[in-house]
Amino acid sequence: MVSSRRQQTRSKILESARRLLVERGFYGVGLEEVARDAGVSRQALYLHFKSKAELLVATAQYNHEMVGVDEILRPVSEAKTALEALDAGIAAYVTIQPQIYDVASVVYATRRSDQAAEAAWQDRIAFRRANIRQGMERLQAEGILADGWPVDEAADFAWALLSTHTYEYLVVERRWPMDQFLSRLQTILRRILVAEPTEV
Amino acid sequence: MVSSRRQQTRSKILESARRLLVERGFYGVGLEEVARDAGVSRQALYLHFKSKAELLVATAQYNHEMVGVDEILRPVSEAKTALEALDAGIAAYVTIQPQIYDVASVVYATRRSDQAAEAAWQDRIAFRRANIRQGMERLQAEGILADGWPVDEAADFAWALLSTHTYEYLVVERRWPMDQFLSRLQTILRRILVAEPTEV
DNA sequence: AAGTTTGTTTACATGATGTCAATTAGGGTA
DNA sequence: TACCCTAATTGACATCATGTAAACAAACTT
Repeated sequence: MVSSRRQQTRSKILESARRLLVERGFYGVGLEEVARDAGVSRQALYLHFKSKAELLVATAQYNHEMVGVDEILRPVSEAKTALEALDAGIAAYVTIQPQIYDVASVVYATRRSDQAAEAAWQDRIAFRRANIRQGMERLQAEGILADGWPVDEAADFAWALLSTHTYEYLVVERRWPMDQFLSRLQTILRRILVAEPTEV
Repeated sequence: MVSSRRQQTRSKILESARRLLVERGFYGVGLEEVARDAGVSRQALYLHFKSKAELLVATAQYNHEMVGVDEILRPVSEAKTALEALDAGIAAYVTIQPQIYDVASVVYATRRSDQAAEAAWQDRIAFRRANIRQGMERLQAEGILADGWPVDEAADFAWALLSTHTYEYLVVERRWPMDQFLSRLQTILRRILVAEPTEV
């Protein structure tokens, strides 16, 4: 197997980085400590990552892969109706968020002072918004997008609501149980963005 | 006037700190530069603030005072009905947010790696939530809080929606005009948290 | 067994925060 | 004016983290 040793070291570093960065934030932990935790020398980090910021970005990427975001999103594209897709999308969001929140929030906090982190963050939110916009387009295609909501505005709002920070505020800070968080989001988004069924 | 010279220096420092911290973030600017910008020596900063983090927190406090948050909130407490108070509260949020966003987001980004920043942030969100909770209590007192929303949950949701990050996502990132931002928030919160007028 | 990749060790340059001591400048008061 | 106290400056220093470099050792490949 080509360069398996290298890959192993890389993974060890990423695991340690994830743990420590999450615990104490980007500026709360030094590379010395990450290296010690991973059982390698500090200089070995530079054989794998150009800088501390690159390590953070790689950590986020690694975490993303471990979580299997694409898998979790599959039910959304397989949904039969726009409404099912909306609910599935919200469910996927609620599933993913707890697993990526820690690392994502470190990337977010670092983005103002670091270009690589900013780029990674923009990638992530663009990806999320594209998915959500698809959902809104589908609502419109089936004629059940609420009146007065252009697709783009609807996507913006849903995207702002289904954000890392909504999760932070309600679940992390206010301790909402996950099932409550899920059902509230589903009813709220339906009520705002889905047209009332026409009276017969 | 007692210690007017000291106060002047302090203000100069805070002005420079605000500008530079906002431009480049907490870790993007050094005290050397803040001092140079303020026209004082780096050591003078330590005569006024215990550490760089304390300087940041003081800057946020200073900004808060300059904006006059209490003034802006007055119409809320003077509103005649719960519904008026809700709209006034949202309007106040929309007025305040652009003026504090820059500094607030730096405090937010710094909180993970700094205790003082974390405390300042917690103060701010607790203050905001207390205000919003009052609004929800008032809705309930007038019997128009939507069914299925306990006061605390309603406050949580409104508080998460009326956050620094909603402003960031929709206005800063997605470029919503302020009037659109305001009216959307008002209709959304009414639709979710205010009971439908009973049919006669 | 030889050669290449990967990682270690040691050292160093740089830049930032934070502390100290000695000295100077400003403003108010006798 | 002379004096005093506070505020600010100057220069030096300790510490710590990032990032670079070169020489050497270990581990895989072929």
